[in-house]
Amino acid sequence: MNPTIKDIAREAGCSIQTVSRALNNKEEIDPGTKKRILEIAKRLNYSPNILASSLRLKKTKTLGIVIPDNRDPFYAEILQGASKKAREYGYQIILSVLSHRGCNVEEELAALRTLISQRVDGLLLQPEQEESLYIDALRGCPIPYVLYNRAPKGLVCNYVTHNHEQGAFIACSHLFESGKKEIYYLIRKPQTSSIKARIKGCEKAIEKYGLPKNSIHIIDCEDSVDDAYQKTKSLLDHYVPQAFHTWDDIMAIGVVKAIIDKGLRIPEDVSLVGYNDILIARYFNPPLTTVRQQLTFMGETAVDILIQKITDKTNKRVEHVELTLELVKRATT
Amino acid sequence: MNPTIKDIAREAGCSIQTVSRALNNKEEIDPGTKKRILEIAKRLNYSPNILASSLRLKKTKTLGIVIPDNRDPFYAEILQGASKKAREYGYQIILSVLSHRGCNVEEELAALRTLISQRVDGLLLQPEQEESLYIDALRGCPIPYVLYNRAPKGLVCNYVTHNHEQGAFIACSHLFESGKKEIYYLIRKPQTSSIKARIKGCEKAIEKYGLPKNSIHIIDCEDSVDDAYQKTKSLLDHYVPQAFHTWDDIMAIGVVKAIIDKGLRIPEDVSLVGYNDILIARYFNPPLTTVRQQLTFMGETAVDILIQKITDKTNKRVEHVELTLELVKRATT
DNA sequence: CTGAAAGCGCTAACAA
DNA sequence: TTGTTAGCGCTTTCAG
Repeated sequence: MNPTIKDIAREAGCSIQTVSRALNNKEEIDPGTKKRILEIAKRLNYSPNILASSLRLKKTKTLGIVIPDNRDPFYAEILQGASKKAREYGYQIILSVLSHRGCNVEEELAALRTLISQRVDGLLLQPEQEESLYIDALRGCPIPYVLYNRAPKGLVCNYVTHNHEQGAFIACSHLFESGKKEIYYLIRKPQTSSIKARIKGCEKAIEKYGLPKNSIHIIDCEDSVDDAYQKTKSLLDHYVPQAFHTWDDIMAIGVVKAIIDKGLRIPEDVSLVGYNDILIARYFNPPLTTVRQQLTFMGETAVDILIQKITDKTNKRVEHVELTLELVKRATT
Repeated sequence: MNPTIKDIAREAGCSIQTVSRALNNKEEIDPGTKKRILEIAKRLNYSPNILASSLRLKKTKTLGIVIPDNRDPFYAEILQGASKKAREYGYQIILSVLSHRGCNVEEELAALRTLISQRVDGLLLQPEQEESLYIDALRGCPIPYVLYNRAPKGLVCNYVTHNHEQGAFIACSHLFESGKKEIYYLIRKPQTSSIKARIKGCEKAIEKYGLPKNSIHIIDCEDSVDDAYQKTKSLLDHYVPQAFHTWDDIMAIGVVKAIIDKGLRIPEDVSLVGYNDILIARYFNPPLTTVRQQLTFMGETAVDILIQKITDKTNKRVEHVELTLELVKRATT
């Protein structure tokens, strides 16, 4: 069994309190006894039981984060940023990976409840379900939390996002500016606020360039390279559009493959704008023109805000950070 | 403040023990009181304090996992598999992301110590440092652990790996069989056991095909797409080899870009075999010929073994699982 | 500078 | 079926 401060105390012939003081670098202790105690602790291979101290201290130095899928570079990069930052602050990460994108509310609520039961000091979340059941749970959430990527309407809370409307707007504008008259946009049917915002951005671009309403065709597509590939392939079988835009770079990669398989050239025959600028986007062949989101930085920023909320409970101000977007022009347009 | 079972007990006019029984679905309780208690718990928005029960039960239903980099799809996929499996078993994941590949021993030891202090029930590790200091720590590790991807020599423990020697062997053999006489192999200088094993596999292939010792040229390269790109670029400036092989697919992507930038064709001018078969390998352009490792499955298997060790403490047998590899021939050879 | 006592929230063992 | 007691390992008063 793991030794406890009690064991050390017995060994050192002092009280557990003295041991606690030595272990925690408190001032009020004789340097000699402190040294002796630390030596004993080392010899016994003592490992402090954080559970016990957390219970007592009512804080765990732990952050909970929920993501839907770590195989998607989008979330993997966010998690990377969050973990690094957490470590800098001396916090541990408890990770909850959902079964899939847009999973059912029950699963998401369960993940939230478990994290709260673990008494994490703060939460990093992106609501998969923006319906009231989950949002209500958030309203009653007893610990600080920061939302990343999306901000559901009607929930006053801290969040760090990119402007999805603007992102889709600059993507479409870029295509329209280079003379394209139509865009096929691979995206899931509007459910989340972020998807709706993107669609709105498209509409604004249409308006700005004075094009007909149906210049952008939505193709309902899952967030996966496979589905993007299949959907594009089917489309190309009977029609070759001037340009594609996709929800993310992963889907863009599927689109590229379908285009190339068809023997078409990019961007000569078809143009394409992706989204996110994931790490491989610039190394892809052809290098992807895409809208850059600051993914790792989003994770870092979310943790910054969260730690601030945790350490300064008095500050009730709500933090909204909107990170900047930019179009990165490469070889697919 | 969060309500406790004491609060519920007061409200329900019973003892905390009865509350505990109701909350934990114990048999010995009157259905009526149980129902009443659960209603009160719900009304008070009660959330059980897992810290307290963990302290008492001496188990946390928590697994610690250490990875060097979540932006690398290799680790991201392993983590995905591990998280999913952990959730199936009802375990939470505490994640520790190191500052970088092959980080210093102190940092790695610190991550280990913290996880042990958190009293995780088990650990999933891949030793970055295979030197004695860290290995010694593992020897004295008071909780079950499973190593993934690498198995340091001289440490008797559970692990799940692929056969690196065989992997490099089949990659090189494939290239030699298709008539290549030389391979430029981008890989870090031999440090870890896995790197050494790969090199050995190369040598065996050389032997098998009766080629000169220097048929494989090692190019010292970091595990990054950037460095692979730079190193290949420099090489191509004065020499175009017949074939490349890389430590992983990420590096292969860098190599492809350098080759294409140079105006060379794959595989007509240069062949290439990657390693891992990460998700985008098949969608890359050209689709990568690569050695498939079962990454997600490796994470899942590691958790399977770990849970088994945790639940059946009597079983002292050491588990070694070696997952199967296969060459996936696509368009770069 | 050091020690004794109380208690964080929970569950197991025993008693009623 | 329910309640009482003890204790998991630690830190925070409060005394000495």
